[in-house]
Amino acid sequence: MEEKYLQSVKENLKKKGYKLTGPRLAILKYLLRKKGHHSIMDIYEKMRMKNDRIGIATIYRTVDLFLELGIVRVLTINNSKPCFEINWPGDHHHHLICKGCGRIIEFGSCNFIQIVGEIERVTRFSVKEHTLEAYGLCPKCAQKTEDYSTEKI
Amino acid sequence: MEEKYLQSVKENLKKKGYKLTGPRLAILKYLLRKKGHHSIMDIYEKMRMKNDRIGIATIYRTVDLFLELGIVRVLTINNSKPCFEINWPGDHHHHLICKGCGRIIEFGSCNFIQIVGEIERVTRFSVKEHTLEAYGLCPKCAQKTEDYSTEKI
DNA sequence: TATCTTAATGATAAATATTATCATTTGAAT
DNA sequence: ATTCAAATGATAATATTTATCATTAAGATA
Ligand SMILES: [Zn+2]
Ligand SMILES: [Zn+2]
Ligand SMILES: [Zn+2]
Ligand SMILES: [Zn+2]
Repeated sequence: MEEKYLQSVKENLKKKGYKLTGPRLAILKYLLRKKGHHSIMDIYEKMRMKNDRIGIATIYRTVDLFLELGIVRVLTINNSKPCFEINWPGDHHHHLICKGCGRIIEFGSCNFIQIVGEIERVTRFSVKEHTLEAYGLCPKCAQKTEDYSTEKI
Repeated sequence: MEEKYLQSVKENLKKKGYKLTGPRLAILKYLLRKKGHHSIMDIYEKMRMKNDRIGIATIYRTVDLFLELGIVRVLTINNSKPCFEINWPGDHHHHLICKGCGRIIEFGSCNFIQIVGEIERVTRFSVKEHTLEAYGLCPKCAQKTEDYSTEKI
């Protein structure tokens, strides 16, 4: 699975005239291995700890390139630093973020496609992609909030 | 309408123990007047041009406060600087962004509510809010793309 | 395989963006 | 009017992002 995907990325790079360099491959493998959502600094520091000493500028450049090629996608939670994740082909998912503890979980159910037609008809745009993030409270944090609200003061 | 909203914001601030200061009121009125989506720098520079000379730190602090109080909400398009807009009560809308020219239009149709129940049941989260952004091509940019694709080379 | 060409990299300088500090101002309670 | 704490503005300190450029290395060529 990952091997096949790696191969497709290599072809993707080549087709567009980009080189398959050590740093690019290393960053790609890092993202494939770790799953999840990673900021620039995450990638830079974690890889450095594993003695993959790639310059910070190259991390920026590579992530930008991967974004452009659709290899990764970006997730910006509220007002904080953008995080990046592998854009697996066919894996359409969204994020549910706990406003209490910041935990992120993913969900696959998405009914946006049902209204795309109407939006295209009304706006005359052609719609290609979408992002959807939901915010709320995880069970633990919901419990805490409840505790406070019933607390005698 | 705006007068009433201003009043409710004032009460909101007071209730939480914040002061209704000149800069806060000026920034709020600016956002109410201009509509649309504004970066920190937009707000700072445009207000300054109108001789509302508020320090940049106060812009940051005030926008953060407004976010916390739900007076504004943030919109982060792709990988760029966050923009802020008034969070009118009852105005639930999303954004459609042209990947060609960057134009943003808003749409009100949203069917997310139909699947909230299922998400809550499956994830055990309680869901409060959500953001949804769609990306595509406006009619003009779609036309251009088509031109290129049929161009003889 | 050795050579060549040029894109890519890494170090770091430069530019931007954000946050912290603190003397002064100001909102609002008394 | 006086008081007091919160808020502001100027700006210093950090943090983040981009630009520069000498060096490296991927991939083409022979
Ligand atoms: Zn994800
Ligand atoms: Zn979706
Ligand atoms: Zn909007
Ligand atoms: Zn919605």
